Amino acid sequence: MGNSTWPDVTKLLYNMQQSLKTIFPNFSNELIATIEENGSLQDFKAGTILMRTGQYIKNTVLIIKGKIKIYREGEDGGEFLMYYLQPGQACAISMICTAKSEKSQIMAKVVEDVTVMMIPLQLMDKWMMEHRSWYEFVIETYRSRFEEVLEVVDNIAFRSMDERLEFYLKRHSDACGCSEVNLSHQEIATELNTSREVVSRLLKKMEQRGLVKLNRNQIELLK
Amino acid sequence: MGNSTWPDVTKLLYNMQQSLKTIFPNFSNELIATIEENGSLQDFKAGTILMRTGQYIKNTVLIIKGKIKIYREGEDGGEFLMYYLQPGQACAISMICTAKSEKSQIMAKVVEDVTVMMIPLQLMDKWMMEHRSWYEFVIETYRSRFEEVLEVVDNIAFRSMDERLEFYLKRHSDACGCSEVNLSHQEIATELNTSREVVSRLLKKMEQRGLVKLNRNQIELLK
DNA sequence: AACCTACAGTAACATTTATCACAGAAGATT
DNA sequence: AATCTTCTGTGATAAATGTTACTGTAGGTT
Repeated sequence: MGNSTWPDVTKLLYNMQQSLKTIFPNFSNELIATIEENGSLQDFKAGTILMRTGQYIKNTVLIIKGKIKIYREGEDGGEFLMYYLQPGQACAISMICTAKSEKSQIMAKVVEDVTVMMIPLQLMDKWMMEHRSWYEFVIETYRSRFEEVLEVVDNIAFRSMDERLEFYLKRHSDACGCSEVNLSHQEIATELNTSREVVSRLLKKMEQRGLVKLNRNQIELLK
Repeated sequence: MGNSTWPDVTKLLYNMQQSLKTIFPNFSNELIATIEENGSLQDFKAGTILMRTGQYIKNTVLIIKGKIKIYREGEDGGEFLMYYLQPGQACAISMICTAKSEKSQIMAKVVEDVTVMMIPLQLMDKWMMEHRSWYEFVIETYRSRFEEVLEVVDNIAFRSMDERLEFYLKRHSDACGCSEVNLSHQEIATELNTSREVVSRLLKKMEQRGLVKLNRNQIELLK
């Protein structure tokens, strides 16, 4: 990242604080400075598994840039998509498990190159008492992730596969901010825990209804 | 509840503190005294709906005695069972929503006469900073309820109805501490979001496999 | 061009779950 | 006892989903 003369480093640091403030607008300035000081910034390429089921968790993960998908793994190797994590969010599981250094119940995969801030577990807990804005962020993270999982329960408990597929596509396009889903039918099937043929059939029906246009490795959402 | 001469009231108070200490062994003595002072003890009969979907939440609920079932409601009126709350536990949703005074995402029904301690929302938040043992209890509540919901996702995402039914019966008998399930097939079907006929058929198969004995309004678990 | 591989489409069939229809059994009520 | 209601069992059928097998096509590789 460029040369390392003092002015540049200072500038980078300044920019970092500015960007943290932008991504986490509710964090106090002291908290941001503390995060700067104690957290470690790391990059991961798309495809990286950030956390595996059964692994012990040593850090709380704040998303600065990029996207992560959170999966629940089945015994047979299924990878059921639960939700996305985006900049400004944090992994609730990593917070919850961190507090007791428990095993992860989920799998986290990078789907768009990410920059994350890793916070060591002792600090995560310590800051709860010291920084009101951290406390509120953690509680809000619990709340919103819990709600998201409840929505997942809704989908699989009350809805049929065609509705779940529509929801899946909509959420994908919301997450990437575009109307093209660049995934193969097989990938979608895996994340919905169904088979490729079922996804192909349902997509074809959606195309006939005028909801999508199907291309190779791409689904365009029309409505 | 008996007469109201001073000695009796003192004794009751003493007993209450003792029993709180037994049910919530990790609470500090100061915390228990604070709860005594600020919380309000209430009884509800089996069948009472303690909390409805969409309702605003004004209290955090600690279970002292009895049992509560937590449901996710479908748009069509389905009542999908998520988990049980038992003495020593608290409603995670009431904590999470309380913090922001949000709407409830779930429905809570008393299934065995309960005594609960209602904690006003401002205190729930305030105590987080003042009582370490309260803080730890709240975090542990989030963690264990989150895990429980993840297990629900597992069940509906990866398992078929016969496995889910077995799981349902096992959990029921764990909760009531006996091997008889005193529910009609219709009630079970509703909580699994399936139909009565399916439950009847699957139970019959389980009986043929020697897993249960079927009586009217009762299922005995044999293994 | 010839070949290879991953992806997509689809028919046929199996399995699971849902729905409809009806009958009988257990309890409750009169 | 006669009646009524609720619960349970079960066959027939429908609908949704899963599986197998095969085909074609797009794009990359040789």
